[in-house]
Amino acid sequence: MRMQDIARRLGISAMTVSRALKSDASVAPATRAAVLKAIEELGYVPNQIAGSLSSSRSGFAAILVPSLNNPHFSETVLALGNALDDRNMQLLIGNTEYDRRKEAELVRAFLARKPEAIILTSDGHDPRILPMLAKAKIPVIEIWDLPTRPIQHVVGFSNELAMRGLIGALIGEGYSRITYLGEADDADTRGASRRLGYCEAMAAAGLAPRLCSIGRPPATMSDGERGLETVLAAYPDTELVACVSDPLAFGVIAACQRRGWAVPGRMAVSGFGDFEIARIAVPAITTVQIDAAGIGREAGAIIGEAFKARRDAPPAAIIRPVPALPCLRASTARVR
Amino acid sequence: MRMQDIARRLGISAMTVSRALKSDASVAPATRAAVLKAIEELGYVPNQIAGSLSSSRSGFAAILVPSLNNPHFSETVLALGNALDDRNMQLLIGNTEYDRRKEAELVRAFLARKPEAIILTSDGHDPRILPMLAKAKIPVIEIWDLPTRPIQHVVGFSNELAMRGLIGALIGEGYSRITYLGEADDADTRGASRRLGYCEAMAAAGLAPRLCSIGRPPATMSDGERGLETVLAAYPDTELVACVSDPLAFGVIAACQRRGWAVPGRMAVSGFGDFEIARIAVPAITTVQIDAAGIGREAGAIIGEAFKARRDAPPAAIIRPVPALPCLRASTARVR
DNA sequence: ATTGCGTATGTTATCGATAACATCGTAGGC
DNA sequence: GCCTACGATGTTATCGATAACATACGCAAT
Repeated sequence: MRMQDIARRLGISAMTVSRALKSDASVAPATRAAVLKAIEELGYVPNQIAGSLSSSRSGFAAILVPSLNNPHFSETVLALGNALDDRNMQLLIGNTEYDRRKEAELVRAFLARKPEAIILTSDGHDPRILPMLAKAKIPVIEIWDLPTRPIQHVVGFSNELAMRGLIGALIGEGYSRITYLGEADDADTRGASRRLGYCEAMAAAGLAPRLCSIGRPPATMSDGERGLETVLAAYPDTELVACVSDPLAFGVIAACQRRGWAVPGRMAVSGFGDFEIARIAVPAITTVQIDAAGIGREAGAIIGEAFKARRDAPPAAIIRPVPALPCLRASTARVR
Repeated sequence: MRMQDIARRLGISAMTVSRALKSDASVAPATRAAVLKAIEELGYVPNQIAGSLSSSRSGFAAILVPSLNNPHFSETVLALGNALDDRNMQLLIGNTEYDRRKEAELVRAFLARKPEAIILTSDGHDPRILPMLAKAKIPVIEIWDLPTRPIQHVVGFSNELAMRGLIGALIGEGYSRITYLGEADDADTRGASRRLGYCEAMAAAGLAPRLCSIGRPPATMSDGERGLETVLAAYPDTELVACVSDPLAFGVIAACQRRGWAVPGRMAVSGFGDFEIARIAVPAITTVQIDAAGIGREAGAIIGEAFKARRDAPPAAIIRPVPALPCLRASTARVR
């Protein structure tokens, strides 16, 4: 069924049907009502593929995330989706699985569908995607980081500084034998930035870094359970395990509790991200607070601004930093 | 840049370029190589919107989930996405937020993009979507449940029987003062089926149901923290809280631990779904094991079968039950 | 009465790839 | 040496909505 069929039925032209479906176009109220009624009765659903080809507006934005079943990004995706709902746009979600090659494939596949904006959550990019993105002439937003060489817009924070701040605060609490537990093969990922921040904070306090790694990104709760062994094998005198993320920290705490070790007391543990589990777990987990939903909302706002700018003036890159502050909780409380 | 531009540059026709991009079409190897080289050099990305309009194959499937930041569905979505990767299809994800109206809007919006299959994870449907789905003439797969009146294909299990089995097993362990903690406003949701299963198991043992609810779906860890109060206010002698999901159970356990109550011992708690947190938490949480990723993979397989069937024979509805078995863990262990 | 303008609608061309059909050349069978 | 068949490529029409332009009508201002 096409618009033509609706039109013929009402003795009008397809163009009038098309206009009746756009809320701003000028159509007589009676005509519009008749069109909407006929559409409802016939169960007609417009073919947006044809519409997109004609109008060269696809009506969706694309987002690439490194991992979906991870509270970090699902909250951001959710908030961005809601923000786009208001503009009547859909969100196409791609999962890069922390793999640059997969990221590049997805960028190509998504660009073929002519998204009106693209959001990248991936860490370091395959260089081949840059010319593709440039040619697409759409807003590009990198989130969840502050890249040294941004492609265009950015909504994020420095993972390095955030972790440095957290470790600095923990050193201030009196901890010194702090061991970092991150992911293996984390080159060019946010995990690597956090590790760097840890090293800087340790160096600033005159302490030698103590680094361990477990599993490939993303770090899971199960990795944390196994990770405690790794940490203790390498640094038996560890008094605090600083983890690259909250789920990992939760796993480490669980492993401690299975051994009958008090957290805090026998061992302290910190995470990163401040997701629900960090607040609910017993003990509550010391972490870095990130407004994951806020990042999604801001990205949505930037898409709006970029569309307006394109009409008014040459678009300028927007760099929007979001706060990332240490949040000390029970899991690292000092115990007399 | 269009195919025409690539073609002109090589002195061939656009059709040959199009064929060179499909792996099965007959093109001379030398020609194909030249085309691919030119495409690479020019950074050309085919316009799939035009391709879809012409070939009437959109190259994606749509999935509606009630909630994204919920391990239940993100694992399924992930697995389905991977299954579709193999068929070179993309996955369009929609979030209904447990809202029928939103589900209906999304179905309409998605159908406008002509998906080649649609997967529904939502519970009860808005009746208006049925004619729309029928007209679309694409495979429809309902997952995560066994509807009494399936639209077409199904990959799922009976939430009612699964919860009945779990509660039955717990009664077998010697529990009797079991209070159910679910969501408010759960009419026509999986939560309601689980609640029903609980009631049946209690009735079968000659026990009166003890029902509590907290928050709207989806139940969160935070709901669990608050939920313990609700349970104790209504049924102070509760010895086991049977929760509608694992995150809720985790929150209840955390609340118990904050009070200094031993779990198990002072209170036992069960969940549903068997997600990572249920295995890692201390104590590990008694739950119903569901292979969430397996559901996604099966759905992908059904899409494949449906496409083949459409060519060969009239398509038949496939009902594929998946196991949902009780898994007793430490959180409900009997303590002398 | 005439001009002019705005509102409601129709007509035509177009977006870019691909299905379907047409053509051309050549290798192989007899 | 002729015919067939198939492999490689070109040509044309088409998918369905919409942008851009064209038209018709009515009402207000002069």
